Amino acid sequence: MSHINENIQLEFIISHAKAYGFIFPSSEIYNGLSAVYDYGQYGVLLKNNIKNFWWKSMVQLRKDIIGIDSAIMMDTNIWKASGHINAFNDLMIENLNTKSKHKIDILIEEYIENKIQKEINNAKIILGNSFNEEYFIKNNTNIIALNLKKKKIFEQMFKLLKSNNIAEIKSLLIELEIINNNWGNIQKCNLMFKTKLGYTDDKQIDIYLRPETAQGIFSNFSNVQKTGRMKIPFGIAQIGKAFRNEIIARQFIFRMKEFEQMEMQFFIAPHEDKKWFSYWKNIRLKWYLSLGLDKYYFKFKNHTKLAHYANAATDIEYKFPFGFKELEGIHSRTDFDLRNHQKFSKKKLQYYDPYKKCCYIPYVIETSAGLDRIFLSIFSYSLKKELLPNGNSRIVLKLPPTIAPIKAAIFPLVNKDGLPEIAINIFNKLKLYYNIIYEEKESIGKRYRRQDAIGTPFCITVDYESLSDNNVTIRFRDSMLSKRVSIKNLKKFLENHINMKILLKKIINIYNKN
RNA sequence: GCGGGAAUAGCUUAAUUGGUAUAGCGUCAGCCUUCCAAGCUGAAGAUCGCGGGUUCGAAUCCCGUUUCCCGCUCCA
Repeated sequence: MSHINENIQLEFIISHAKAYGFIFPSSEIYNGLSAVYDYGQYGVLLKNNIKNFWWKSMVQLRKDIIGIDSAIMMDTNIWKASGHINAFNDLMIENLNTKSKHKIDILIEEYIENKIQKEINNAKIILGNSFNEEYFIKNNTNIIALNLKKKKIFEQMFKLLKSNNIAEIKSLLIELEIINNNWGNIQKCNLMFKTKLGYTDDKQIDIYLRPETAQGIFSNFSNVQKTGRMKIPFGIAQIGKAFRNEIIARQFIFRMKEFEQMEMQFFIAPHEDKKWFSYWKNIRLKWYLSLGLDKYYFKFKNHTKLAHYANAATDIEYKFPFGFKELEGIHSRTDFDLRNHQKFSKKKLQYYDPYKKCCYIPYVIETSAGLDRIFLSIFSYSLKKELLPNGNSRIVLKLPPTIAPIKAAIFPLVNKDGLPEIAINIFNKLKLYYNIIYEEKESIGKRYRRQDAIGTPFCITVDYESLSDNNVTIRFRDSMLSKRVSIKNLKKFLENHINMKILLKKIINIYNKN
């Protein structure tokens, strides 16, 4: 057996996902909604299995992590505290030469950063080995002045924004030589989806659909810590939908406007962030590999430009058909979120540490995975075109058996002579434990191939010998070989091959070794 | 957002450069079938992405638009 093409194209993945009921474009009968997709009958099963595996790994197996499910709608102040709403976040401007669009606040940050970096580079050359960067940044008068200047610029901009003087902001940027006349007008855009709360017009207030699930965890920190009697270090996990008005959505379900995150915020003592950051980096990569995926398809990518909340960040990337792209982010968020929520809500979000005998705002290490992206990675990894010894080819979805949507299919070899009755009997017994299907239509070969295409790891066939010896044939999806097993041992056979506890045991091993 | 390409049945696709649409696979019903998309009979399924224009006549030409793919770009 050989692979016809190692690099399966995205278009083929999309058409297979549609043809076999995994993923459909949203609102397709109305021409489709851009960057929104629906999960079909097999897609939802696969997705739920991935979710389930994550939840059991992160919550069920760990006494130091508990799970919650917070609401999608939250008080707007949460997004002020988190930094998602700030006055300049939504302002964009286009460089007419390069046709690229830029966020105003980032342009200013970069402008100041570049100047600071120049000072640092100069000092390095002059001072040589005796140069201490941390000390220099804190005490150099030029750098202090630059930081002051930045503060002033933002203050000025804020004033202009308040008086709705957006055109003046552009003049200010030109004056500072951040941009020149070859830039377009400043435009407002919304990266968060807005909706209205209140059912009469006069009582309506704007709220946002959450752009990340994390804030539901931070805002519940105190409740969960106290009622769960959790001691630091501990984590809060959550799976849920998030919404972003992506400027450009591309690559199938990789970047969607409505997507699902699986994330865990791990609360730790201040300055233990380095240790826990590398711990979770390590654990999370091994979680992917435990599914049996080749490590050649994964890599870490360290962020050089950090988000406003992080002091260290790494992505776990997967080699998609369109290149290495982020699956999961591991971020060291410091106490940024809790500190800001304490400030905005005026509620204490501190933790009394009984061992250290002091109060502090915990630091946070975040692991934030994109469920749809993991789905796509596993789906594209598993989809193969194979050339068979007889010259034919087959399309087979070699999913890890434990997360396959259908675990086994039961067939009578022929549709007569009492064979269907035995097969239905087996089906009725096994369906209590696993998601399986019964099928009697078409030839046996066609039924095997249909199961190959949706990733069913085992097909169980009742034949004439079964009538006398009570054995059936189990046909393996990946090797296409078969094996005789007695009917009464089927449940045990499946348990040994497709029960999720096989994976969970691996995860326990990983936890014990780290 | 820019540039390039595409859109015909569930999937893959044909239509001699203007004459209301082809097939394979799949699906459904029946027959037949002793292990890898077998065979026979029959059936359903396409206002050719959508809107407009040119024309006696448009899947085909023109304009607009939507969606998708590729490359840039962007991405707390």
